Amino acid sequence: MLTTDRYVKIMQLLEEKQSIKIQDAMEVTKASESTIRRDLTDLESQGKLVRIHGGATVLERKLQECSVKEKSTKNLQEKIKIAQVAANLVHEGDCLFLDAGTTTLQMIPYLKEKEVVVVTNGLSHVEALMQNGISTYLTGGYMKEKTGALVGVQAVQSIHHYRFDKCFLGANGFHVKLGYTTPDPEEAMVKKTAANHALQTYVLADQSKKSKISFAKVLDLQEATLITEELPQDEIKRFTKETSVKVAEQ
Amino acid sequence: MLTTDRYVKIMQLLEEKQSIKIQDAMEVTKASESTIRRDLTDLESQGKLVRIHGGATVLERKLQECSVKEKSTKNLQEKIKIAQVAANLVHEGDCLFLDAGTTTLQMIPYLKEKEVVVVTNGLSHVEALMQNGISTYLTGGYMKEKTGALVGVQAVQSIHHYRFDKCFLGANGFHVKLGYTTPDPEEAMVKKTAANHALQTYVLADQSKKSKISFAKVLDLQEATLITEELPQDEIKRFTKETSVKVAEQ
DNA sequence: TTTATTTTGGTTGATTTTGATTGATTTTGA
DNA sequence: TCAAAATCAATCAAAATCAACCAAAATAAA
Repeated sequence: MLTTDRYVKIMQLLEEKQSIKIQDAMEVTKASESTIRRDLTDLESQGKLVRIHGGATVLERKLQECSVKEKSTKNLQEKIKIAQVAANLVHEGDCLFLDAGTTTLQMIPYLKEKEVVVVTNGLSHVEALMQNGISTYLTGGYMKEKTGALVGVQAVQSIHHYRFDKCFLGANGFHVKLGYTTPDPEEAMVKKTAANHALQTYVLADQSKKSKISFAKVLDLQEATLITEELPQDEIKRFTKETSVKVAEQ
Repeated sequence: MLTTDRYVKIMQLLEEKQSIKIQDAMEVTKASESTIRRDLTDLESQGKLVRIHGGATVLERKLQECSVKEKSTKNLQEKIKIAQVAANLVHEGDCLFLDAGTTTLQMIPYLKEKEVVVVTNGLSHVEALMQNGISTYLTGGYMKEKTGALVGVQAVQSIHHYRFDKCFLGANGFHVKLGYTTPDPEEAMVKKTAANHALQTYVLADQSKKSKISFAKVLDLQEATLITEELPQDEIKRFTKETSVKVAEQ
């Protein structure tokens, strides 16, 4: 069977069932597991579907389903630890910027008692903030469905109207030489703008993100503090040549 | 079963029953207790539900929304009719402003096929728009918890960056002499600004709002079209002296 | 035809997910 | 209050799935 015919069959099946297992695709196409695996990877890189463990799903499958799935489960405990450390830096009455992303999201329960004002570009953050009775402003902008983040010129523009005591950013990766990285240039712009309007900037990243780069936009943050889990002592030293590091205790 | 399929089933069950026990989710998904436990933890970290001892419940905000929903069921049918009429005015490729509020919210399902771009200041609108795969921009601003609307100078400011083909507003009341009214001055500012940036403005209001004023801020909309249900012919005549009226057929 | 190149399917060990079990914690009911 | 029952987080081994590799088959180029 022609490769493209397989693609068509897979996409038809996916459209019908919303999510498919590798086995389903094997039956329909009579191809081997390896081939289906490759096909799904290809189709994902074309932006036609999203790979998940065991198969694939359509891109926009209601809000119920979560595109942030894998990211959030694996390192949740680390994220929470880091978020606690970050939240402890917040003072009564501070005006904060909270970047969209799962790590900063974990900070919110710990901000409940602090009477802060929060500006965010994360959709799920708004809901969590309101649940905790926190005074909330939203940046404007284009709604990125996949991450639930507001981005674009409108988001950047709207941040210009604020000044923050502290700015908390999530990073997709951090690297001794390159600094912080994030895959989406639009989100990078928002992060950078927020950092520029804050007295102090913190970057939250768990160990899994160390030295991970892939197709990343480098975030040029001069005076940000990295908050992460325990790092080998020598690595901390190397990293702190350029920026300061806060370590979340185990 | 695929992880995401389990997530969907759990969320469906939860939406239906508002709160579920681990056992319920086990039956529906045929998965083990451990797996369900992990799923609930994941879904909570994504802000999709709240874990409680023994199971999970829907978010507090959703509960509130539901009670709001029940409140509004009284006029829901009217709202839907009006929303359909309004949605029919929308053309392929239009750029729309959708005001926060339950009536404009009902328009969204009918916009699905039209390839429009929507700007809104309503939080619940965003979710509905994304569910329907509609390209969405959010105004910035302060998040009013009670109504889920973005308001304030930031909201007004951000609207200045857009131009709309059509602007759809909800009104709290309309009156032959006074025109449209709305109780919150901040929301009124947003409405008025949006109208000023639109080629055509429509006000959606069901009969229950006729001549209702209370402590209302008058909305000075010169060239807006009122969309409402059937009105006595003479009232329409009087009303149309100053503005045009579209009547939703029974 | 023969020779490259691509595609395929099977195999490998690594990783992730799962379900069962543990002892700790919380809730229940007396 | 206490103790039994239920639920919990943490851990572990088995099962499922994964990416990476390689050789055979299919295709394209010479």
